[in-house]
Amino acid sequence: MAIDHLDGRIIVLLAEEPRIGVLEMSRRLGVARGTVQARLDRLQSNGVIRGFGPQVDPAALGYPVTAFATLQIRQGQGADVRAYLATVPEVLELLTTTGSGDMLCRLVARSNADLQRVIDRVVGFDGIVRASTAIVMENPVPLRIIPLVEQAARDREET
Amino acid sequence: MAIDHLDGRIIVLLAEEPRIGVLEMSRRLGVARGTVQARLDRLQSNGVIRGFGPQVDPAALGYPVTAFATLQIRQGQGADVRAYLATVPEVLELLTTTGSGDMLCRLVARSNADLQRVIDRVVGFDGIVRASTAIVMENPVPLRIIPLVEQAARDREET
DNA sequence: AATCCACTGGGCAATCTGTTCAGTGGTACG
DNA sequence: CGTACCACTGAACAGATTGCCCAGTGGATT
Repeated sequence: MAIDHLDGRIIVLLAEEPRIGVLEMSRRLGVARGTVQARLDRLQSNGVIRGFGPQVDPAALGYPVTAFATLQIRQGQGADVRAYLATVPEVLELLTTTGSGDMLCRLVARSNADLQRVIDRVVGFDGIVRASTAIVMENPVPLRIIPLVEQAARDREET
Repeated sequence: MAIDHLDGRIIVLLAEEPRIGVLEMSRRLGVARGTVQARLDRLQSNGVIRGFGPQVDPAALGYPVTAFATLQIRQGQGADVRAYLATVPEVLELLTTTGSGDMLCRLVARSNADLQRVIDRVVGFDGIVRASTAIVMENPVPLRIIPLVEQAARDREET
């Protein structure tokens, strides 16, 4: 569950140069190939590394507008709302949060005008009582994990 | 910028089996290896595929608690707040949204108790006027992109 | 009709992968 | 103190994949 410094370096290396192979990694890290391979296998079966899926940019796909919608769900309708929103391609993420039947929903759209269509489609569903939307303007810190990985590796070292 | 059906299938295939190689992909898709290679190069230089970084699970790293903090920033302090929050490892993402000096901040913590420490560290910064936090309980739709890719590919076909 | 472009199918050398093996050092435990 | 376990090293092997090049084909553009 906890990762050590070598694990951390493997993840960072992988993040910087995803195309890198196990052999090249072992060379850069100064350890045997088998070691890197074993660490990688362990990290993956641990669930620390979920996978290496392609990171697709919605903007490049023609969806440059991102928004967050806070939804208030009618009592007992949670499951229905979830199932429905899962079918909407523009819903990139859905989370339930503290608060009375609240959900947070990450959306994308082709334009500000198109966002209206998406929102209508989302909040038009029966079971959603109220919704408030905030459009994302800038993304000063894009979704990242490396600093946390380094922190986790550091914690392990200091034990 | 727009992707066609083959591009879509490449991305989906890559998402399902990230370890797959270009050769195996060409076999599955029934096209020449060179074609897949060319498409992949194009998708990457287009920016549609940003990369293949490892997807790390914060929970497996020992940070099972996720929260969103809505921050209200004092006029003119935006840049300072961004720079500061970028230095906090537990801040996984930071976005500026519509609303007077509002930011949305994705956080993780080791526990609910630890979340207090993280929040203090985040909102303790001068320049943040007010903050409200929502703890994530469930994640019915984890961050995804495939449905949107399929939608984009479909749009292209129907032209 | 000429040109451009994407795709095909083939071939090549160089490289990497998956796997196995024996040997070494550190550590936990009886 | 001895044994067992574990992680790491360094090496080897066949098989597969990669990056790269080429000529030929078919469709679309000009």
